[in-house]
Amino acid sequence: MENLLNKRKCILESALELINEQGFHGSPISKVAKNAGVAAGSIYTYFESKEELILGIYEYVSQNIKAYVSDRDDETLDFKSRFFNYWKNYTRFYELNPAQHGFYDQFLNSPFNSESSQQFPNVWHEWSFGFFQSGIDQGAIKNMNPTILAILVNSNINSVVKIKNNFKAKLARNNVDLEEISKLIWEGIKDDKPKVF
Amino acid sequence: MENLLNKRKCILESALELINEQGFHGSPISKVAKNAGVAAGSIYTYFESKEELILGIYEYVSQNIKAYVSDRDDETLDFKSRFFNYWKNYTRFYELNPAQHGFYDQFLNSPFNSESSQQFPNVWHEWSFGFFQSGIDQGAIKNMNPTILAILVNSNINSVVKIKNNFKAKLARNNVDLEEISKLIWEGIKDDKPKVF
Amino acid sequence: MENLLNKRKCILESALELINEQGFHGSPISKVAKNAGVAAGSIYTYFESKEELILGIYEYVSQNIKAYVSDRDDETLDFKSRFFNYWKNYTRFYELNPAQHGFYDQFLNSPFNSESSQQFPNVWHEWSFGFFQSGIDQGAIKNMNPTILAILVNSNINSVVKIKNNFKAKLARNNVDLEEISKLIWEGIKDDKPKVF
Amino acid sequence: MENLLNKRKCILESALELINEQGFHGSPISKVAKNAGVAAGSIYTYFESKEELILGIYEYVSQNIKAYVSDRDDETLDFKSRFFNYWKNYTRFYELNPAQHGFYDQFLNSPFNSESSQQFPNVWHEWSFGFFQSGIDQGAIKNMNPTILAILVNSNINSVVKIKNNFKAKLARNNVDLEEISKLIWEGIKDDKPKVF
DNA sequence: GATGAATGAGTTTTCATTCAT
DNA sequence: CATGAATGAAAACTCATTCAT
Repeated sequence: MENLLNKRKCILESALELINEQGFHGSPISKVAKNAGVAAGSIYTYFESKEELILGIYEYVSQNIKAYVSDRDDETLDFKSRFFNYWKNYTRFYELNPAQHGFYDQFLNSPFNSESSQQFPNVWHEWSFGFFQSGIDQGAIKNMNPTILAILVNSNINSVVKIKNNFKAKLARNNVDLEEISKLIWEGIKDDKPKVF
Repeated sequence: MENLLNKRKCILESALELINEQGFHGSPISKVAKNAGVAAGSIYTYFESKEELILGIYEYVSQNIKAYVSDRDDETLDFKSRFFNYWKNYTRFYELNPAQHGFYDQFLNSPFNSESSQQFPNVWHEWSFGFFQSGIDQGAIKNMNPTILAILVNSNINSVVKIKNNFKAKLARNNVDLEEISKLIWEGIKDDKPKVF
Repeated sequence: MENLLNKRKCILESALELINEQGFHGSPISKVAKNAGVAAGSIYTYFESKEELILGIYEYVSQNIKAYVSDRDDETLDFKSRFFNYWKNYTRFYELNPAQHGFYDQFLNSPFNSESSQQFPNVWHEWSFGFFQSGIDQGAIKNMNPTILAILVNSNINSVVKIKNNFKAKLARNNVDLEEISKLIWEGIKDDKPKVF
Repeated sequence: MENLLNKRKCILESALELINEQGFHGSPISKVAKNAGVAAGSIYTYFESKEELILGIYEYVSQNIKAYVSDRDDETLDFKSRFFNYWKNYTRFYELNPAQHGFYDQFLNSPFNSESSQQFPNVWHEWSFGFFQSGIDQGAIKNMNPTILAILVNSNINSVVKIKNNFKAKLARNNVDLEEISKLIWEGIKDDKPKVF
């Protein structure tokens, strides 16, 4: 039982790594198998097809992001603090797991996404939407569509991490500026309206 | 001469359309050729390989964006106005040319990008960097790395257009909120420091 | 002992059913196993290989046909009556056991037949040959090769049942005609020559 | 133009030969290609899939049988003579083209048949049905369903040729008996009823 | 004996690229 | 230059068979 779960995870990780480095094109089942240390046919014990494998990785990454960020969310704090924690932790997850970041980015803009995958609920998306909904409910942020809010915030986090990676050594000064992005976004979404009693 | 250019462009447009709809996977040379109304072999008169074709499309799209946005830039205006024009026109280009938007998005996150393509200068990137550099030079925006500025602004524009497309009919109110994003970003990057003489 | 025989028979029946419906191609060991409610590996306890399994089904079906027809043969009757009983009972067996009919038909024209299987004695063929031999010995039918006689009679029975199945509802009149076939064949093979004492 | 037709035919003949000898299982595309002297991929220029190839062979064989038998049919003769010509020529075709005979037999009892192929009109079946219909129309044979008649006659011809092939050397006497089969069938199907004026 | 995950050779099919016409 | 048939390497996937548990 343990072994089976491990082997499935082993294949997921192996494919994740390969796709991050080589793209979907450059990651045939044969390479994924070799990388995972199993026979090519064995992949089909755990995944019905290559597409199912890729959707499986998407689900796996989504769960990991959700676990990382939600575990570190403290609902007892005020929403502003929770927002900056969200930003910091999501950023950190990507920095600690560059392969998952790379995969996620490719996936979201690939034809694998938007076909079938969007029909299934995504734990991370749902958690993220709920997070922003609670901000709205508490009157901490403007009454916007939480889905839109989540997409905008998440795509900015994504961009920031990409920039950090590409410019890592070049400009120490940048990080300072990049940290500012979160504050900027916060200023944009926070609810300024005076509460009426 | 005219015909050759036309045929090359015809192949580019045909491939562009197909890749937007079907992705890189679903766009074999044979389909591109059929869609363009030429023989498969003829594509190799204009492009050395499929990879060259894809890089060619990237260059083509980059030129189109650059032409659209730079043609509508009025350097005599103050930078704030130019910034909002930039935002409006880049957004409009994507809305008018969804296939080019779709291709660009896929390309940027694919292994085609970041390998060889980033070595070559990209007219749009260069123009965009220069645009923000001039804002810095004029003291209108903060003294940040203009490359980073451009990436952040452009990825937000990209997100906003995607959201508009996906939520088109659903929420009339959203567009209002989405228009706010540009103001928000502007607030974040404009230079507030008092000028000292 | 009982269980072993039951399990072997269960696999045979399961494979029989599947091959009738899906053909040899569409009947991998894994499906046969699932259909029989055993593990794939267990099939190799009872059969050395897939080919042995198929030859085993052939033997099984042959025994069933032989048992059905021979049990209902009454050697005390005159040969003409026995012939029409043979025809009726073989026909009825196929009608009662369509999967066995379907398998048999496929098998006889497949490469599984004619390779190795024809070397082994087949109880049904032998009984059928003996049946016609006894007709010859009694002077009831012409002095032909009984093997040929058996093949001709059996292939006509096969055709008649197939036609019945395919045209079942369409033409009530046909059955009458089809019953005539047996009389026709009998007229052709009965020995008309006057017996000389 | 000529070459293309030739190559298609060459692939058909090559596959026909192989399937006759090795069955559908033992005839992978790679072998068919090697046998035909073309690359494996080239098969897919002429046939969409292996199934299409097999259906193509079926159509090819059907056309050949129809051409051979119909070319030798003389409609000016009385129907009895035409019937014996039909029998003789169909028999001869199978004897001259054993690979086509072998393929046809396998095909008819395979899952390839009865799925899709039966929906398409088959030139040979149609000609054969029409042949027996004309015998009925002329009052030469009983008023039966011509489809059933054709199936019965054709399956007897098939059996006879198979027997001839298998017992070729063994019994010279048999052929005499086998020739009798056609007479026997004729006796069974001819219309004995006195014509009433 | 029973199990079913693991294997890997073998199968069908695709597709970028070439080249004779 | 244009064509599109031909190529064959490589891809996804299947499945009979084995073997550790």
